[in-house]
Amino acid sequence: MTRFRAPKGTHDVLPPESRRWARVEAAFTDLAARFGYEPAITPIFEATEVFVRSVGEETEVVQKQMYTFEDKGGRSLTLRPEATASVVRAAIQAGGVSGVLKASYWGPMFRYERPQAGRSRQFHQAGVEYFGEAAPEADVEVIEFGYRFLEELEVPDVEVRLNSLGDEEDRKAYHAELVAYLQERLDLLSEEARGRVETNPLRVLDSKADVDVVADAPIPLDHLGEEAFAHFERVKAGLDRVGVPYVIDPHLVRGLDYYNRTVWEYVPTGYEAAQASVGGGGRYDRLFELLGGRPTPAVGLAMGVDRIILAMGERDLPRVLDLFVTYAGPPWKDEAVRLVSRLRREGLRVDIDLGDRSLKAQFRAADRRGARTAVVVGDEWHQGIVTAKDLVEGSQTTVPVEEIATWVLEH
RNA sequence: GUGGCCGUAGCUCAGUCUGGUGAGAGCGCCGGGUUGUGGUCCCGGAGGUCGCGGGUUCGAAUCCCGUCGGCCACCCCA
Repeated sequence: MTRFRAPKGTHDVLPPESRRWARVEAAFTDLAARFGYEPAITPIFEATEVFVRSVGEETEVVQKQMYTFEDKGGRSLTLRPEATASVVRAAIQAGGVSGVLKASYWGPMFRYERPQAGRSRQFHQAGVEYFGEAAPEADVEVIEFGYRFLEELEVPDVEVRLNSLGDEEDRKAYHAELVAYLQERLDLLSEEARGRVETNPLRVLDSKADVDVVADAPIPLDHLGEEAFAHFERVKAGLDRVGVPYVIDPHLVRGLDYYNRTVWEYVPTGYEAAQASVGGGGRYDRLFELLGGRPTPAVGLAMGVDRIILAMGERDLPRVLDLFVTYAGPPWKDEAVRLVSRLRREGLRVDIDLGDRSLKAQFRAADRRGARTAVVVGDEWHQGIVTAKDLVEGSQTTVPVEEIATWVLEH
């Protein structure tokens, strides 16, 4: 085997496979701009405390999945397991949010765990954060954003699962009731769930091993305060209004402690895998305070890029070149290179095989490199024309040299 | 962190149980058929420390021990 490999739980993405990633990133960047989100660029590591305080001391992420290290100044730093904490920290550091701030991000996240399908130690998330808006329509907008993103990428059979956790005051009463329910049935619970009854009882709700016990457990939805209830009603109505279908999942709680009220996930139902969820989000009105900022309402989501690409399946790779220029033998190479340079300056995506290979080999390369069309620079050049071929249709014609760009754009 | 499966050509794998005839197939790659044409077809070619270390044996891809790595599931999450 090769001497050096990518570290456990990390993956390389090389051309042409990376075309899938480029497509997802382009779709995200475009959609975020259309929704009014602008990029936020934050460090890939933070003071460990930022994540402990925001994500939650008792969460799996903080308990066992953090890439924590000490730098040469003795500071405890952690590679970000998610980006929301960083963006909130950055907003607070910049003086807090006055009015509204809508930010998007794209980049690698890190969690130390045993890798498997759809789970890596380094994975990529694309997300948006909507700061400073308490209106339920903001939740609706963010949920719709994720839904349209998956729609645009044609991820099949996506289900939006929706729930509300209520506000902090609602949760106190609810917690007591839930803990009481669980403690009566301690012997029926799995070992993991048993441990969580004291530390993080909400997490028991989505435990796969305890579906039977949990089926009749009290749920947050039945304990919403007046305001949280009204908020949730308006979120649902808003989703109906913009045409985003959803199902209520009363056991959906999500793994990060900072959420309140609305939480949701995107799950491709046709895709058989344990790590099915391709994205999720929620409202986190308390997070700014948790990190020492002024109270600021906020809602956001994170989409898992790696999982989206998995769920998209083995569809044909997109074509990425407008034109491939071939030349009929070395005497025509200089003319062909000059043509390529000109067309690139005119804005076309153009490439060429520089190895003096046979035309057959050049056309093979054109196809493999993802070109839509090809032209041959050869004897016809003397008449001011080139042979032009549509590689998708297979049709061929001749085109005056000065009209190549026009012809390419028509195909 | 717990459990299961697996490391042989760039990729997917056969061969391992029952050790021994010159390490194979498909796909991919390169070339030719078509000295100016891809994606289909036909022909040819290149490419391998059988993960690594040790042991058993006249002889190890094959048996034993160790080690590293990959995949999958649990937990949890993107």
